Amino acid sequence: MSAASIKEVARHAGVSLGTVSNVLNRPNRVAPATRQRVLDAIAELGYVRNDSARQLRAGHSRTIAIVVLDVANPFFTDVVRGAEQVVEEAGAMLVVCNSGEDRARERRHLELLEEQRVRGVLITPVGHGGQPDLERLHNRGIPVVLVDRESGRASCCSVAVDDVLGGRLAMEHLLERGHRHVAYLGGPFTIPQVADRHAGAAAALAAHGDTSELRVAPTDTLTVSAGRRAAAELVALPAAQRPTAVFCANDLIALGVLQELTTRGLRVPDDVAIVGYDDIEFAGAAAVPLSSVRQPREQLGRTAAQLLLEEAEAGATHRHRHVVFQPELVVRHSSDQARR
Amino acid sequence: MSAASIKEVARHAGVSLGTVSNVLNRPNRVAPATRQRVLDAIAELGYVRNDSARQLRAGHSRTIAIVVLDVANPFFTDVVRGAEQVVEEAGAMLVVCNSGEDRARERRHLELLEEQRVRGVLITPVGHGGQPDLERLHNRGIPVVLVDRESGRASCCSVAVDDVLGGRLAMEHLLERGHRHVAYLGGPFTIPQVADRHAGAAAALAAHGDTSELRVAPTDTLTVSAGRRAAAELVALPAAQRPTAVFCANDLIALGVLQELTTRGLRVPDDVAIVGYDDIEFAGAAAVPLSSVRQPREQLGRTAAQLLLEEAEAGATHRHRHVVFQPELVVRHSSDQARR
DNA sequence: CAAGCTGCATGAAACGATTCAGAAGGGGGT
DNA sequence: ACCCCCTTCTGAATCGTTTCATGCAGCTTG
Repeated sequence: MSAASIKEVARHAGVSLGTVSNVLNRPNRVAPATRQRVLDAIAELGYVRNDSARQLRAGHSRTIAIVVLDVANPFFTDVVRGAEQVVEEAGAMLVVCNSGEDRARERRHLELLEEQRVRGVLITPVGHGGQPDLERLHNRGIPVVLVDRESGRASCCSVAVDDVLGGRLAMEHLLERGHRHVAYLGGPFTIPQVADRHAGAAAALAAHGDTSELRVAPTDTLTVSAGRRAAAELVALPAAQRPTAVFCANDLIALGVLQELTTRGLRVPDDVAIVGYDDIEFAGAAAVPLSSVRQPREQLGRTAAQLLLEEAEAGATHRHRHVVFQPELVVRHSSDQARR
Repeated sequence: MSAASIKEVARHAGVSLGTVSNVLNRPNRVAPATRQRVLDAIAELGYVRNDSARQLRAGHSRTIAIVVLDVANPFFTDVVRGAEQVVEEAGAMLVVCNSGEDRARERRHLELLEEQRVRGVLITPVGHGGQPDLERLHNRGIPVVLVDRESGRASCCSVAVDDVLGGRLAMEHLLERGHRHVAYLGGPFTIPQVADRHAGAAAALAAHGDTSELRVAPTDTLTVSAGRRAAAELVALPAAQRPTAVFCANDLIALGVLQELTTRGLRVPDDVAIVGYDDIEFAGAAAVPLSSVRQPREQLGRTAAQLLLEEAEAGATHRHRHVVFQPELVVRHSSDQARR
């Protein structure tokens, strides 16, 4: 029952405080016989280090936090798994926080993390990431790595995927298949990915030297149900105005669209082609296997964690880095048919 | 840069340590004018509470941990979201740890959490949950709530879903549709859910008073790819021996099975019917919308968190409770056809 | 044999917040 | 004028660890 402290261990083993601490932290400084005596006492009392005290002394914890936009989104769960690998290898602990794309919750989390003096923060910020919150952390000496955001010249490392390129790849593919009337589904546009993927698609269309239009159907979140709602609106359009293909800002939206279109009697890809984004595990398992833009999700997490640990080690000598990965288009049945 | 302490705030505001602490913790004990002066000093210095110190004094943290078998499994992400709601309402913080169904990792996490003196632990333990690790936590005075496990008479609360019933519902449904040759896919059987769902299915079959056999095809994990592999083996069987329906221990397996069967040219539900378990969001969006046994996932998380907070408040006066939810069968196209 | 090492062990001094007994000052009641 | 109470503020003690200057043997070495 309850908390045996280092002091009681010391008394039990007949040594001083410092010696117990040494057994714990630099065992080779302690004579084998003494060490054993202390270890026995520890076992007997069921002593467990008090991390608060240790942290208090050290000035910071051995915890690293990752703040994601949505814990239930497979994209982020994979990023988390990647980060986890690296963090645990380093003997630290990863805590996962969920901002739910809500700025207030994000701020609340960051405040708590700051109070806990976490060793560093991996974050996909709500919005652009130019937040003063992040600046504050940095000023406090807490390294921050932006995940899936480019930090520009900002005061932290970043790991991102070239979303403009991803949008371009998707659009070029659709153009090649003969689609001229394409809709872009996703939102909110305050999320840089949503905006970048759109920009890439728009650029591809422009480069194609065509007067065709990229219809934009903004959604309020990146979820399956948002996709269903957006698709319902498309179906309601007169057939002549209805796009022949949709490019979705992520796979959840795309799955929602697929579901709704099918329910409403439209065939994919015959009536409407679909390209998603993220290539989550379920994309290939969907009603119609989904074309999608694949991102190296776990690697994103791993790299982010590595950069963070590096910065935490290096301290002032650290130079910020910006890693950008290339996405890759995976064509499946949902868009694999020439138009007309 | 760096850490203004409460002492510096005090000096800056021309008051004593204790007063600053009072402003932080019992503002109404402090005269308005003084309070304002302190708040100004706090703002000016950018002071942020040091939680380690606070914890050290308090003896425990305000953090609650949830240890799940797989962060990427939609079942758990929903449980996490439920727990999150409750925990955040209580002003605490939820940290998510991933055991990955690995006992060693689970133990490592629990050790770290114990060192951190977390306020409580929600856990879906690897295996049955009779672990000495959990016993230890409990002895230390750290409340533990089992999630999706029944604790028997054990020394903690638990929140579970009646998996035997779930298995029974699924099997009765298949029998009703005329299936006599059914396979159960899932594993490892060391996971109680896997065993319970099987037990329920087997019981239903026995009750049906039939000599038919419940073929068991064990898998090593509960993932999409394990489902694909298991399905590949079924397909390899001579047609006469091949089951006409499969009941899967979870939806990920079911999706894998669906994918593989379709790829190999078998039609669902015509050639083989499928029933999954969990009713994850993607179940309805699958190639053939998946019948599945639905569990109240978020509510599981919410209830677990509530029980935990209750126990943390109540202390010794607390009486352990065991909540069991009822699952519900959702019939979709993948099994909605009478046999023959 | 003195001087200098080396290897071990010691215990006081932080770290930063909370708490609590008590001091100081200001009314109000008698 | 006196006493008591109440509000407001004070500062020392405490939580459990790590670290560091110091002490103390027992050796080697010249």
